[in-house]
Amino acid sequence: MKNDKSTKILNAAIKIFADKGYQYATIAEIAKEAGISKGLIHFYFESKLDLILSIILSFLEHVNKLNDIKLKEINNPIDSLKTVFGTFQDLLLKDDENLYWGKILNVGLPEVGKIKSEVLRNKKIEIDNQNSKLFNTIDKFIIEGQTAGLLNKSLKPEIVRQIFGGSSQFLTTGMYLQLCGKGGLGYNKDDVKKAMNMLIDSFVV
Amino acid sequence: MKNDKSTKILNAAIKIFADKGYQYATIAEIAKEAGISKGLIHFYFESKLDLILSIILSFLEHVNKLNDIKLKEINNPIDSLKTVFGTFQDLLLKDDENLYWGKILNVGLPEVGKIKSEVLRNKKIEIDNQNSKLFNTIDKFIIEGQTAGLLNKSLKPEIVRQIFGGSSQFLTTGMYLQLCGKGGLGYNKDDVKKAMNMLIDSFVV
Amino acid sequence: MKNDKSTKILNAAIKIFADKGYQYATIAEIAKEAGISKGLIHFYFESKLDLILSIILSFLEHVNKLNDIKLKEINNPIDSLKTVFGTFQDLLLKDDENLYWGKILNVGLPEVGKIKSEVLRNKKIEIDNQNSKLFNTIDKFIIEGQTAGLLNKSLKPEIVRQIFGGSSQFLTTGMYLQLCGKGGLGYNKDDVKKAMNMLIDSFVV
Amino acid sequence: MKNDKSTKILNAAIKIFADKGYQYATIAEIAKEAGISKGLIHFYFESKLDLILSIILSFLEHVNKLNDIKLKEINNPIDSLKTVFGTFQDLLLKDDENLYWGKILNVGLPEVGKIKSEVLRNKKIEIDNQNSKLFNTIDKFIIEGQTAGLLNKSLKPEIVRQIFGGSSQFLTTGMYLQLCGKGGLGYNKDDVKKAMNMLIDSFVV
DNA sequence: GATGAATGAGCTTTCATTCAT
DNA sequence: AATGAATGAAAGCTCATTCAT
Repeated sequence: MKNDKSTKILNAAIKIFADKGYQYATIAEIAKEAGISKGLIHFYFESKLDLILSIILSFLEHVNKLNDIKLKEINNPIDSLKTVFGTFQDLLLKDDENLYWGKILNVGLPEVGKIKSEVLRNKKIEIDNQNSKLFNTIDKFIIEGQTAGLLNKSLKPEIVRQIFGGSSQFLTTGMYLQLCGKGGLGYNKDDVKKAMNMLIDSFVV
Repeated sequence: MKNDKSTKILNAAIKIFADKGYQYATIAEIAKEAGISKGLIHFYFESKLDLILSIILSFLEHVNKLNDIKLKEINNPIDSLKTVFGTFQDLLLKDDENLYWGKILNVGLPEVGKIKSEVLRNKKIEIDNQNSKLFNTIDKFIIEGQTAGLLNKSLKPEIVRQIFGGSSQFLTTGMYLQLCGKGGLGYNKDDVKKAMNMLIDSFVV
Repeated sequence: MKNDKSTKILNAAIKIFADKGYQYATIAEIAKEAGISKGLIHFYFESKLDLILSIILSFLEHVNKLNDIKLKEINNPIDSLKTVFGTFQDLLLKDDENLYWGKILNVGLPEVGKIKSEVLRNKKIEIDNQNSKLFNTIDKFIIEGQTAGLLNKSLKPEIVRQIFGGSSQFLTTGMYLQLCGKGGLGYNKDDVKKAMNMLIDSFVV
Repeated sequence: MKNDKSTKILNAAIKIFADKGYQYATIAEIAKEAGISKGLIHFYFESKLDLILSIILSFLEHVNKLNDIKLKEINNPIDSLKTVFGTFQDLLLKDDENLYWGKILNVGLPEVGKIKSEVLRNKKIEIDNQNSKLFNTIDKFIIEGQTAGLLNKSLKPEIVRQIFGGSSQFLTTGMYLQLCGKGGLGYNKDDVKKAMNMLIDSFVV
């Protein structure tokens, strides 16, 4: 298991980043939340950017690892797609209350593109790899489904992927809810899962 | 027509904000892009925040105004929904190249929630109103459609709205593309429109 | 008579400087108070500093001119001193309400020492001359009084002058009142005059 | 004893504020004078305003504390008044050379009234309290003296207080000297003390 | 004379990061 | 490992002043 302090820092950072956004979150605040000193954060993490990237990366690695396991037992593209999005949603909605994970992705992913430091280049590559792995998995099943005549072919695969991805994200951390300042989602985890499955089914020929 | 310099500033700001994000965009850079001095930006706009809020607000006002006009001639909820999302996508994809508008929304909307200054309170309220108007319009047609037996009732209206909204946004400014650092969408405006219409149709009973 | 606009500007400046202090008063605010444009202020006055210096200077010139006239008819140092301080107090308390003049002196005199611009060097010299004239007049009468055996000699003349000057200023624009945020003086013009005369008399042998 | 750096900053600030005035003093200059970085000033003090308020406050607290001690041993209003003004003058003339303390009060007190920040509200209240304590002490002894028939009753107590206060301030940091750009006072600490005592005695019946 | 858009120097303040202890 | 004082770059914002109209 990872170092205890390191975990404490990451958890504090998740909370603060999710609540305040990357920009408005400060190292001082994260340190306070974690109950340690500012200096110690830089002992465990290169920089503020490294901190959020580490969060993002570990999330993506987790998602992909889970998929690797679950997908082994499934051998048709439709169920595979449902599994992938199901896994994703389970994680994002893990803490129904705060929706930290969805917020962290919203807040952190834009930062990935801003990386300039040479030191973080590797972390960026890792994140890109995990991202690609996730999206390639989705793309692969969509193409397989269409090729096998199981999924509607009238839409390009990348279009279908955007519809599935967009729906999935909005259902879990939806823009609408943030814009209107509403706290909760107005529906529960089961509603989301049912909705995604229905959406995917509606593309089944 | 609006003041010339004011427009110049707004256009420069749209470009810089979209490219760099709110945080990393600087007043100095926007001024340089606009070909004017830093000070002049504060002559036309209260603050950096006011600048991006003004952009967001004018976009939303434009969207709602267009909808008001177009929806007058339509009297069934299905076509109305198609029209609303069609309008939105036309605007977001106006400059195929840069996708500035989609990026600006991604970058700017999170800032709306951060407003503290008393001076900008009014602008926040205006934005909230325009946002509500847009989303209420969508919600209304979904409910109308379900009530009239035209749209599948097995999903809660707010779930349907999230699916439509999420798909629409991902199709136009989709996360996937940003994550992978790809410049273009890989498909065109017509593909998007066709996809949204098909998606909506798939909910028609 | 001086130019009408110029007077308007000066009156506005007196009000704003007295209310806000030199530092926090802005040209924009003075222009607004005067009902003219910012630019016009710089047509009539070199700079913000020139503006307050002009106010101070014209006040001092006025004081000295009045003294020149009144003192001609008096030929003993005691009454002369009473006259000088009486004149001063009449002017400072002219607008009982706002005490602008006292405040302006408090606010403006420290700025005289800050003058660096070559252009304002002359104005500084003029102010210094008027200042010296006023204080030399006072010093002269004190020395005359002491030499003639009319005034207590046990205190150095410059000490006596500081007592008279300090009492006079505190009685009219007193620090105490400002510190405690009290609006008025708590006593009237006649009280002040009586007090100064008594104070001077208490030094009469 | 107070933190070393904090003291260094305060001393540097006293010098710079006294020399340049609040407005023209810059954080950069104070930092340079203190031999530390700009940032560190904001580590110890909220803001530039907090800096000067802290100076004022600690001065007033010191004055009041000294008075509390000294006044215990005195039981007539005349000597009490002499003691209070004596204490004040001792402090203001502590560094004969620079007269920093008198200048700081001139420069800083007007800023107290300008406080708007919520954070500094408490400091303002503390300063107001210390101010009130000092002035109430003076007022109390004047009234006691008049009531006991020891002090001339023909002048209102608030008038007497202004005469004593104004004389005291002018004797220590007098306007005249500043106006004429003269460095020194032209008289010494003993002259001042003797003068104040004589002034007070002249009000004794 | 009069305007007000435009300039740009200069300021305070923030905060990630460093490093002596 | 851990602290937190100390740094300094960087940024937003103000406002006196200028000048084309």
